[in-house]
Amino acid sequence: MATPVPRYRRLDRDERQEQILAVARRVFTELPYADVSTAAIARETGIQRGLIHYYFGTKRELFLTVVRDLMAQVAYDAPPIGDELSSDEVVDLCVTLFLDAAEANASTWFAALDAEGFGHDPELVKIVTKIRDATVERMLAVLRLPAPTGTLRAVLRTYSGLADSATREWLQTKTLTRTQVHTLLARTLVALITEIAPAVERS
Amino acid sequence: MATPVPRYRRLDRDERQEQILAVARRVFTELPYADVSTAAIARETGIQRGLIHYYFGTKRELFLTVVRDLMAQVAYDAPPIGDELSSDEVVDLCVTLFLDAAEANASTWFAALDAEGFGHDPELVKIVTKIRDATVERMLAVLRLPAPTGTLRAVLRTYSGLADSATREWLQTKTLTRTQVHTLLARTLVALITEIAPAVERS
DNA sequence: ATATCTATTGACGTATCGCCAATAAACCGC
DNA sequence: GCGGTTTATTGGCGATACGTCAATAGATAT
Repeated sequence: MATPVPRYRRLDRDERQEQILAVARRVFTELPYADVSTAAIARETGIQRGLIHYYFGTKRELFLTVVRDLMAQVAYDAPPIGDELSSDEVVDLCVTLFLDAAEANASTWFAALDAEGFGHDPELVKIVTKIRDATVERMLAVLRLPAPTGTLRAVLRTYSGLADSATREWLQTKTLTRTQVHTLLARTLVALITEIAPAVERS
Repeated sequence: MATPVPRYRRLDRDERQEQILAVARRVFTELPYADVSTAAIARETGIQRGLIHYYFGTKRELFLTVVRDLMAQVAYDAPPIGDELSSDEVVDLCVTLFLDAAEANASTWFAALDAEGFGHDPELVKIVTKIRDATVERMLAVLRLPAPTGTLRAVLRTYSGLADSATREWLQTKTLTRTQVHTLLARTLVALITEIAPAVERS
């Protein structure tokens, strides 16, 4: 008797999940959420559509998992906190690390920010906010400010908005060079911390 | 013979279109794009779904029409260019007008920015970019700068990003007051124009 | 009244998502 | 090796939403 040919390979959870996630990561960064069908992901993975729901529940949860993973990776590429540096050097380092991270993960970062219903989906907002806060905290740690207040944190979060749009000018519309964006972000950060944030605090 | 009761009122194009747009404006600002069905819009307007496609083609085109209209309205609420003001006063005025506009049209503005596939949809990007550029041009006009370069324009566009996220901190997460946001935006704008933009220019 | 125009309906085809019962691949005890 | 158990995987069903189009019927002019 010939050994019956298996109709499909049976993998264990982790392996299959990672396989699906690999495809999803790529596809979700290439196309907007609505233009990605679970059928397409299944096809490219070489499985049936139902399996995606078996592992991830809904399409949206799959997407959120992708975003979470990518964000975690961004956070993982954490800057080594340099010691014995002048204040300006620290700021420069900060900006350099940020721009490196942005360049490396641009497509995914923008994919998350551009995701459908961004401001409406609490879960998505939570994820991005978490990363933003983590970035802010790291900046605070590096900058060694005496007593960071809630207001300062808020101001630095708005700085993230500036950084995002500056990154877009650099990587998407290409109207600014990396050097220019660096200058912009570094100088603005200094101005924010030394002068503007205190002024906001007093308002 | 009794006069036959009309099964529907027949309106002319403009009237019906405006009627549909009125409903769409409201619904699209309340829910994310994907959660709005043309069926719901039709129901609330009191018409059949097909009519929406008859007038606007697709759901996305309807949405774009809504965004375009709202953006045009924002541009229409243009600040009267105040004359004979000190530089600081002009900046203050600028920020005040911006915050007024933001407060009035916050939900719609965010609806556009949070729209599905923002960075992927060229048409949507075009609309928002157009408004941003218009805002920048108006700032330039008000500020009466000698020779605005492309770089300066790019820097001011990134400032729009800062303004957006600052507005979110004020209106959405409520971690900053209007006064604080005002201080933040005014001071940053001054710093950008007088110091940072020239430095970026030299980079 | 009758004819013409076009706003409006209503139904059809297609795509996609979420769910779930049936299936079968792999593993375990014997 | 062999039957039993586990659970990864399939495949199909139902619901919902969008886009299209021929048929219908208000309104207006002749």
